[in-house]
Amino acid sequence: MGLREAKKERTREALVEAAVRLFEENGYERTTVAQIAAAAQLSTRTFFLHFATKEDVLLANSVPRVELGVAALGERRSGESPARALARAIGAMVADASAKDLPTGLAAARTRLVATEPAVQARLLQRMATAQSALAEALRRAYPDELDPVSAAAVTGAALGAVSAAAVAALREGLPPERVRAAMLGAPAVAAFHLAE
Amino acid sequence: MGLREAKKERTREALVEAAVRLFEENGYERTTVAQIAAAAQLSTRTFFLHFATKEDVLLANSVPRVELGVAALGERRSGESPARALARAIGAMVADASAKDLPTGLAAARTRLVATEPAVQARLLQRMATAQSALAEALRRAYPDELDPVSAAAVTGAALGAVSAAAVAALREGLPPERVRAAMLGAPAVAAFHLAE
DNA sequence: TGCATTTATACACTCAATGTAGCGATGCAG
DNA sequence: CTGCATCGCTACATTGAGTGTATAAATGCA
Repeated sequence: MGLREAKKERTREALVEAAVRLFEENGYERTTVAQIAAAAQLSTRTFFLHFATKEDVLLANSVPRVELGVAALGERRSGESPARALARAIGAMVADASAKDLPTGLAAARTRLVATEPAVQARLLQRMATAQSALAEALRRAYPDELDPVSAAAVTGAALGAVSAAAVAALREGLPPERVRAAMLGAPAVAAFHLAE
Repeated sequence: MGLREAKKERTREALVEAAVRLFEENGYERTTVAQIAAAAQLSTRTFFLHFATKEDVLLANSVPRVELGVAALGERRSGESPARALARAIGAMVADASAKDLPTGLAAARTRLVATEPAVQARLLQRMATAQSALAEALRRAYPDELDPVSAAAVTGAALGAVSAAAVAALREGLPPERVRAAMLGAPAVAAFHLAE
């Protein structure tokens, strides 16, 4: 990585750090992009050079995470069912989130703000929708004979829908992080059991 | 309904009509709220008295539709499985959408704009998320012994996730409206089949 | 008829987001 | 090492969504 990229990465991190700190201190709505930029000693324009929207500063690592899931689906194992392949992909993404976002405190801030700030919630849901499309496409490519596009979308949508709904419910119940993760990973099976008549 | 409510309803409809027309003519982004209000001979401020956001003008009927689904879950029938109850609720909501939105052209405009305009998509997803929570809660109330909150959320999330993902995929495939509806109604069963290992 | 409530308006304002032009540092080819 | 192109950043101006406040007018009701 050249000097240029390294500097760019540092300013990006500075913006994330300043944003999370200010959101904690003053609340999301009461923090302006101008304040975030100023706290990172940068111009407002620079903020939007790194993030398309104010919400995106909280969802920085989502793109590579989806690619992780797509890659997992690409490595289909012999005799593996679509359900197991999806479970592997979901497991990889959840593990990545736990590993990378938890230490920085980004995960905590995001979890709290997604629950309270409609704008953040909307943006996350949008990201998840595009991720879901990418995963469905990858699943169909991995099982070209068993799945048509609509079926692949249905299965993927069901699995991810179960996972995210379970996460929200578990968090609302006040369960500790490891119980939340367990609920997420077990959700597709629970859903399949109940959905099968 | 008093004269007051009737008038309010008429201005609301005038705003929706003007918005849909202008979106068709000039595109979503290139249409401002001020233009919509002017076309309906109203002030900009009045627009936001009826709709919280610019996107909401396209999602006007979503709240009563969700209540329809919640009501359907409330009328649990003896011996009916959660899956069947959910299917009934989803069927009711889809039928309502077909009956009420198709004639006005609202459905067509919304479908097109959800596919192309990120802001509209984000807002719709957010609405669906809150709807999903309400439905999960209703399902849990209908099956207090069989389902805990997390399981109810997982099943509901899976069912609705399957339905909406199937809808998106079917539309992307260019299927005609009745095929899209069929794909939506069949999606939970397809997903359950593939998810069950 | 008089009073309270509700709907819509006018005006002023904040802030997210974009367009454009320019400056300085970095990377790279000769 | 030098000249040139590219890149990250800034300054400035602008658009447009969304909000707060005060107010007029219409409606419902006593």
